[in-house]
Order: sequence, then structure tokens, then C-alpha cells
Amino acid sequence: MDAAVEEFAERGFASARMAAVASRAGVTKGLLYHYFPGGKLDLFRAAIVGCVNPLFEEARRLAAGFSGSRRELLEALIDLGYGRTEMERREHILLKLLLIEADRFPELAELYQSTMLQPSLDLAREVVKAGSAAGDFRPGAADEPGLAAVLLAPIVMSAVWRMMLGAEKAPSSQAMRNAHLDLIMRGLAP
Amino acid sequence: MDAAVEEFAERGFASARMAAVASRAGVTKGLLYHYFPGGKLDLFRAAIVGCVNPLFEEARRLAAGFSGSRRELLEALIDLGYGRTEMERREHILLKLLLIEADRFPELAELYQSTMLQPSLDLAREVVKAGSAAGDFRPGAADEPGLAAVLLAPIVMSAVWRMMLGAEKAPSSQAMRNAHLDLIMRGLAP
Amino acid sequence: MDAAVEEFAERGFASARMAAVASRAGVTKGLLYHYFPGGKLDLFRAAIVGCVNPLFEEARRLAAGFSGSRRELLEALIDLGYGRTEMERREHILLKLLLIEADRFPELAELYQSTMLQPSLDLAREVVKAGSAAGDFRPGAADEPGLAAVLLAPIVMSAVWRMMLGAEKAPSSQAMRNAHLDLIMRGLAP
Amino acid sequence: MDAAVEEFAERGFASARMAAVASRAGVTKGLLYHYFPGGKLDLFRAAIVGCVNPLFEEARRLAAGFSGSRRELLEALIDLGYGRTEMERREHILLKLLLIEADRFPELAELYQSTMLQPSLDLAREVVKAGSAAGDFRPGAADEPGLAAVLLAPIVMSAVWRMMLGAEKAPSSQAMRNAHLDLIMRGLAP
DNA sequence: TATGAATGAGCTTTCATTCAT
DNA sequence: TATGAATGAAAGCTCATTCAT
Repeated sequence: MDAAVEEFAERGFASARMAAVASRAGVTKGLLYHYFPGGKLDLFRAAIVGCVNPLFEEARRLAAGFSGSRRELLEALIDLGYGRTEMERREHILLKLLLIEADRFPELAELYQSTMLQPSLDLAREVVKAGSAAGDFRPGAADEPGLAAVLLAPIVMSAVWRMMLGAEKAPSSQAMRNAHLDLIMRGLAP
Repeated sequence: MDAAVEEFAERGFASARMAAVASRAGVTKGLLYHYFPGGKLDLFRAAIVGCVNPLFEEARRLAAGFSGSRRELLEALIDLGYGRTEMERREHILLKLLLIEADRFPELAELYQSTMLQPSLDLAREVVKAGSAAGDFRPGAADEPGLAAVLLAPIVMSAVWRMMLGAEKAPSSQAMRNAHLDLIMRGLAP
Repeated sequence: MDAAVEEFAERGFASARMAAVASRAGVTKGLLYHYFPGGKLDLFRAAIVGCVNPLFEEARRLAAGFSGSRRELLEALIDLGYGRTEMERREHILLKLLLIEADRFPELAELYQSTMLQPSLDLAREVVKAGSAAGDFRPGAADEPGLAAVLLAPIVMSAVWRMMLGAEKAPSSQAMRNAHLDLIMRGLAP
Repeated sequence: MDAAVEEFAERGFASARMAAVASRAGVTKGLLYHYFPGGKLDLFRAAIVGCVNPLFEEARRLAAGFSGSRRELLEALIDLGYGRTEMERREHILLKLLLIEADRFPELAELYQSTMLQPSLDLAREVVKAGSAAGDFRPGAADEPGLAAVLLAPIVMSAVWRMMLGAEKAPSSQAMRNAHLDLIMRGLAP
């Protein structure tokens, strides 16, 4: 399974070779077809789905158990986002896979939208709304329908750029995080 | 050339078939190799490069010939960015190709960085800096090193999401544009 | 394997077609690549190597188990050489393949040198030396460093000419054998 | 023309590329077909034929104008043979081409036999016969029908081995020349 | 005489997939 | 559950050859 995720991530769906997945996993091609009778597509779907689930638990845990102002929560979530983009490669791989193949596998787009993007946007919107109510943020800030996406975009884009260009050439995620927080806090200030 | 861009866009680099490019273009495979002796890779490079150049001329023209406040220029540029993401499919295709294949072809990453990303960031920074000097924006706003990337990210991400999810499911670029402008103008205000 | 040798022999390395080898062998091209992942070159190497080994066993057996004077042994070996050049086509094919492709595949040259040429020269030299010691041949005959090669050359050349020209037009190997033996016996006489 | 000879020699008939010949010669493929309407085969034939003619003039000149004993003439001719194999690469190329393609182009075999091999054999036989008559060599030495071929073989084989193995690994042509002369002079002595 | 665009057949190679064991 | 031999359909690429200019 890990083998499949890695192979797909490194080469894309079309270029990924069943034989390579098998040998990464230390088994033979035949066995792959035993477990995934649907072949490459079957394996691909399984690889993606198996990756998505554990992904958002941390963010939910953080938001659920948070004690502090909404300002601080937003900052913590943003830190988590930028932090995450610097650490675990599993999520990067997944993001890239989705990016690459989403338009050729509509179900993937659906999956991404419902399991990753929408929850993130909802979470962001809620935090801003609660912050407005609490006086942390300007009243009505959360009414702007595109705000959540604008808040999320730099975080995701930072990860995308790093995947494309490598950590050295991509815009620094630390600098982006600072500028991002600064801009948001000023822009949302009451 | 158009044929190549289309085929690559529809199928990705790995799945694109030389024969398909040839027949789309109404020539034979042999001729493709006459003009692109390096084969598929050569053709791919040529397709990308041929697309990149005309892309930034418009933005440069706009910035160069602009008469009005820096605030208005920034707004116009952002409109251009979001506008662009809504129109010509060609640039979307290009962006996607770069995103997907950049890490497999380091020269593409280099190309993207030097011809698209860096000029955009420079342009954004310049406008903010000039705006600060003119009193349109808060003094020192342009000193934040990650600011340009944060300003650019929502525009690019809007395009990425639309490519992945389709115009209906992706966050509305109109809404994002409004929220983005609102956030920036408040966040950069003196 | 036989199929490969035949195809290579008939058409040369460059013109040999993998499909032809496969169909001669009654299998598909795919299977060829299953067993010879290195492709045509791999198959070629295997074909050559598989042919070389059995080739010199006979000569060694003859020399090892020989009872008689060294003069008679040398005669028997020369007969074997000329005899061999008249019989099995397989060895001729092999020789030709080596001749043709040796400079394009240095490992083949190495193979020929170490498994065919050098053992032959060593064997010839030993027999002459032993013959000198036994008084069959002139003392010091084996000290001439090029002698072994000169002894061997007419045998090999006889085969080469027959391959090139066919049995009718090439110098008769029977006549060469007689003249060769006569010249040697006189030239090496004490 | 030179370009063609080199290309054919380096790659063999099948692997030789018309484009390579053209570019070696500094012209375009089209022009090749202007001069050799029969295509590759035409060019090949022309290349070979244009090489053969100048080849034997030197040997004939030497034999014709020689003043000295037959023993000395034979020695001079053998020296010429071994010497030649060390110098001009043109003849090596030709020899290899003939070796490689003779059985696929019967006319080449014919060409080789009539223009190179037969004259050489005839020359050798004549010298021996004249030497016998003059008392330089044993009476009746030239009657052995295979003698000329046996005399010629080490010279040719020396060249073949050097082509196959390179000058370092092939039996030394100097050593072969010495051993060859020694053996012949003893073997043909009255 | 010279060019080079254009062709198309044919080649090697790859790889998802199947299946007997 | 596990293997690996076997298949066959593509696909990338090459190259001799043609032909309009």
C-alpha cells in the first residue's frame, strides 16, 4: 500500500508500473492482482482512500480542544498548516496525486473537495465567525463568501510551490507564514 | 504545436501519444521527429516554452502603462489575475502541466520559477513598495519578505482549484477576488 | 536460444529482429524480454556465451587423453581444426558473429580472446614445447613467440574463407591441411 | 565516398545510416540519392568498388621490379603483408566490410575472390615455383596445392585479429612475421 | 546540383494483465 | 496465498526513401 502511494506519487498514474509497486512491496505482480482484481485503477483508488482518512484528525482535535481567543486559534491553525507543509511527506504526496489526477478521475476531485477542502474552509469560516462574535475580529468579516478560501490559499500554495521547486527555490514558508499572519490580523482587525 | 499542447493537457506527459499529436496536427510521426529530434521530451519542452512567453506580456504592459494610484494598480493587477483564471483555457493547461511535471523535469521548475513566479513576485513587491512610498499603503508593508507570495497565492490557488474541481465545485473566483481585495486593502492600509 | 543463434547468424546483429527470434522459438516477443531484460544485446550475449563453452572441450579432451608422439598429437589437433571447419555450421556462425561484432562489443572481443584464442595458442605452444623436449621437434622451436599464432592462423583462415566464399570458391581446406602439415613438419623438424 | 566507406565499416551495412554518411560528407541526404539513385545498396557497392582497385598495385609493382633471389622476394612480400596490416587503415576497413557482408552480397564474395585473394595466391605460388626452379626452395614445393593459402593465411589472420582485438590483445604481428618467415624458410628449404 | 520537409513501414521495448501451478 | 511464465497490444523511435522547390 505504501509502495503504491510512493510509486504513484513519483511517477503519476499513467507512468506508475505495477511491477515497480510489487517490487517495492517485496511481492510479485501476481499477488497484486490477487488483492486488487481491478488492476491498476483499483490499486490507485485504494491507495488514495487509505491516505485521506487520517489526515484531518489533527486539525479537528486542535480546534475542538482549544482554549484561548479566536485570534490565537486562527494563529495556531495557520501555524499548523505551514508547519504541516514542512513536515510529513505523506500529505505532500497525496496533494500531488490529487492535483495530477483529479481531472482524469472525477471521483478523486469529489473526494478532495469533500474530505479536505470543504472541511478546511468550514473550519476557517467558523473560527472567523466566532472571532467576530467575540470581538476578536471585525464584525461581518466572515460574511465575505470567499474569505475562507483566501485565508487557506497561501498555506496550500506554499506546499505546492515547495513540491514544484524544492525548499530552496520556493518562497520561504516561514516568511509566508509571517506575512500571512500579519496581513490577516490587520485585515480582520475590528 | 497547438496539437501538442492539447494532447499533453488532456493526457499528461506520460500518457500523451506522439501518434496522437501527429494526427491532431495532420502530419505523420516521422515529421514530429524531424522537428523535435529529442522526441517526446523535446516536444514537451517546446510546447511549454512556446506558451510561457506571451503570458506575462499583458501584465507588464498593464503595469508599465498604468496611470492612477498604486492602490488602483494593485487592484487592476489582481483583477487581471482572477480574470485570467476565468478565461483562456490555454494558460490553465500550462499551469497544470508545470505543476505536474515540474519535479520530474527540473528544467521546467526552473522555467516556471524564472519566467512566471519570480516576475510576478517582483511585480507585486514593487507595486506595494511604490504604494507605501506614495502613502497608499502602510509604510514598511513591502519589507515583509513573504508578502508578495501571500498576495499572489490566492490568485494561483483559485486557478488550481478550478482545474481540479471544475468551476462549480471550486471556490468561486469572483468571491475570492472580492475577499482577497478587501483583505489586502484593509491589511495594507496606512 | 537456438532460434537466436540462427537469426543472428543469418542476418547479423543489427538486422536480426527480435520478433523473428521469438517466432522461430515459438514464443512471443514479450517472453523474450522476460528472460532477457537487457533486450537484443542481452540475447546476443547469451547466444554467444551459450555456444562458446562446449566448443573447446573436444580439443582439451583430445590433448589430455592422447597417447602417441607429440608429432602425432600436433597432427591430430590440426586434423581436428580443419575437420571442425568442415563440419558443424554452428561454430562457423559463431566465429563469424564474433569477427563481425567484436569491435562494436568489446566484451565479445574479450570473450573470444580469453575463451577461444588464448587457450588455442597455449595448447599449440605446449605441444610444440613438449615435442622439442621429446626430440620430435627442433630444440627451441617453441621459443619463437609468434609461432603458435602462425600455426593456428591457416586453420582459422580456412574457416573464414569458406564462410566468405562458400566451399567451392574458397581454398580447399583439405589441400590447406596437407600443405600446412607438410610445412610445419618440415619447418619444425629437428 | 570516404564518408560512406567509414560509415559502412564502423556500423556494417545494416546499421549504417544514410543520414550519417551524408553528414560525414557534409551534404544532405537528398544529394546522396541524386548521385546514388539505387539508394543504400548502390552507395555500398560504389564504396567497395572504389576501394578495391588501388589496393594491389603496390604488391604488383614490388614483384615486377624486384631484383634479388626468390627467397628475398618472398621475404619482402611477407614484410609488405605484415607491414601493410600495421599501416593504412583503409585496407582494414575494406577487409572487414568484405568479411561482414560477403555472404549476404554474393557479388562481394566474387569481388574479393577475384581481385584480392586469387591474385595474392597466384603471386605467392609463382614466387615459390620460381624459387624452386632457381634452387632457392625445395623442388616441387609449389606443387602442394594448398601451400599458397597456407603462406598467405597468417598474414591475413594477423590483420583480422588486430581488427577484432586491438593491437594490444591481438597476437603481435611482428612476432608472427618473424615466426612465419622462420617456419617458411625452414619448411621450404631444399 | 542541392535542399530539407515529409512519409510510412518496421523496429525495439514496455507493461498491464492473465493463468497454470 | 503466492509465484512467475506467458501474452499481446501499444507506444516510442528510426531511417530509407521520395519529392517539391
